[in-house]
Amino acid sequence: MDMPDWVASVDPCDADCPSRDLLDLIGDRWSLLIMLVIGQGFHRNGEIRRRVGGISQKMLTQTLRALEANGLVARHDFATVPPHVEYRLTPLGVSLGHAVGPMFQWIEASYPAVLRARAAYAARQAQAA
Amino acid sequence: MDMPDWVASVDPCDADCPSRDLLDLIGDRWSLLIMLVIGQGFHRNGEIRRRVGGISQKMLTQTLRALEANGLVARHDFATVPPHVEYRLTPLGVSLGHAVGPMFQWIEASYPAVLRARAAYAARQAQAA
DNA sequence: CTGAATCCTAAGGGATACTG
DNA sequence: CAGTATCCCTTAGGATTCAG
Repeated sequence: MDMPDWVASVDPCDADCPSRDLLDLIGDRWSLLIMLVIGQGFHRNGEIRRRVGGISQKMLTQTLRALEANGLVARHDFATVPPHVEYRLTPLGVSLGHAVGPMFQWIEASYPAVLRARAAYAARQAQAA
Repeated sequence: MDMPDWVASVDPCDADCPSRDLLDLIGDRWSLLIMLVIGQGFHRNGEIRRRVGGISQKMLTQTLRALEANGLVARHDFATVPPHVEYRLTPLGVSLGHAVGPMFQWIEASYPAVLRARAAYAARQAQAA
């Protein structure tokens, strides 16, 4: 079926495979969206929260901490009052941004096909019933 | 920070954005791993379950159904007894495989850097305490 | 062999209120 | 403004059992 070469190098048998580890990090509901928004130029807590519709303050802080702990985002606390904190992508974070580009392009390009597949599947289910 | 172009086209404000929808689908713990294993040439329920370490039968079936419903995997039931069912990637699924290739390459290439960042973060935390 | 059904717990994650 | 802490409910998801 003409699969890409990279499939050979990943071993999902191994629960400690880097794929599992990092997929758990960036494959959650918020991480990539937050990195995206930071990459779009929104660097402050409130800005990010308003840009990422529906996220709670709790999840925002929690996810930012995880991204920071993994070296994808850098936190700059200006130690002023009132508080001023800025988040920036690290070079590592930017490199991830580039790596997931094709995936986002696929999403945009393939969304209609997915919707069609869903409709077809639903129709098949209805017919079977 | 030299972000890729695609960041401009995604709007996380919108909870109905295709990114949210499809990230929920492929951004879970199992979907990509299962597609990967199928792409590696393991097509049957039992094969896949053994290759994807730690997955339960329930999650395997559930995830395969979701992938099928979204047109990424095709299910072929040979209607024999004992049952023989094969899962294959659809062309759409293969195209997704190519789209996530760079991400997997990034994971492999950047894992050491992430581990270093984690250690540095932990050290900083310890010092602060 | 494939996989549906049930049960049950552990984690995800929202709402709210409070602090520096 | 940024962030913590608490409460509480919902979901994810594993273990197990049953069926075709």
